[in-house]
Amino acid sequence: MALKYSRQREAIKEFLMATKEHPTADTVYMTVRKEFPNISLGTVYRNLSLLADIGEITRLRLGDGTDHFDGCTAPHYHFICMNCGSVSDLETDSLDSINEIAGKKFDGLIDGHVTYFYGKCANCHKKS
Amino acid sequence: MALKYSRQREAIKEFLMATKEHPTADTVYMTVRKEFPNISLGTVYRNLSLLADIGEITRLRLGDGTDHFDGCTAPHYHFICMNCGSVSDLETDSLDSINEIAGKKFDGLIDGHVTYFYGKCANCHKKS
DNA sequence: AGCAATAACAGTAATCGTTACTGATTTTGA
DNA sequence: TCAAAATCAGTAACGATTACTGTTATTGCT
Repeated sequence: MALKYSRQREAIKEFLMATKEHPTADTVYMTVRKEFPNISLGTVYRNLSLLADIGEITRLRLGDGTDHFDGCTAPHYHFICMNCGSVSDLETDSLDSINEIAGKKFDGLIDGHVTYFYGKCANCHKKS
Repeated sequence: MALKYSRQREAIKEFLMATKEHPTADTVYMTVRKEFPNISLGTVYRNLSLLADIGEITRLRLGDGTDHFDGCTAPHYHFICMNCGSVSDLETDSLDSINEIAGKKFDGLIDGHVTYFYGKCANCHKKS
């Protein structure tokens, strides 16, 4: 099922690579719609899933009920502001050592972990 | 809006305290239905949310699209088997130190983190 | 360039987990 | 025992996502 080029997919990827935000499918839809006024929401969802599956973008499940997407695939951690809901990248040393800590008293095999941090972002923290 | 007793809520809580699994709302529904054959799924959802809000149970968002619930409210980490999907508790030293590691180059305020580990559970590991 | 095969599309209907609404039932404190 | 109010069962509605259908775009080949 050889992958074929599509400008819609290209536009979606471009947008994700360019932004520092971590938009939801709907936000991607709203944005790409400026260039492709009659792109379908289904197309956005299909391509986001496809791009995530082949590893060109990252799907973030932050537990807020809707998936977010990240154009950056290099491993890094995320921060969610409990005040304004913004998602930002964290520059952090690798935390892979926690896999071993967690595995000490565990009989199975730990391959990895999912972690995100929460609190108040710089902007919201300033205001209080 | 003083909280009133209800046997349905009691049954839901009992079940969650008794099990080591981390059931979804639907599983809770299926189980409690044995005792209350015409309990409503809405009642299950409402009480799970209520119990989680007052801190008598914990809501787990594991990124699999459906919430899981844990009758144990003591802080601990969870492990998800990528093979069979089971969720288990991990006995682990506190990992709160990662909050500081993550906060080093961050301007906001980090209150906490959400972490779960994944890999192969003991059962599935044995079989391979 | 022209063409057939097929991936990708737009549009829409369907699905799934969850929440909100409604009129009937329980619980509770007086 | 009784009335106020929380909770219920049942069902409709919701938002995010996926699946389906007939049309369009891309591709490799001649």
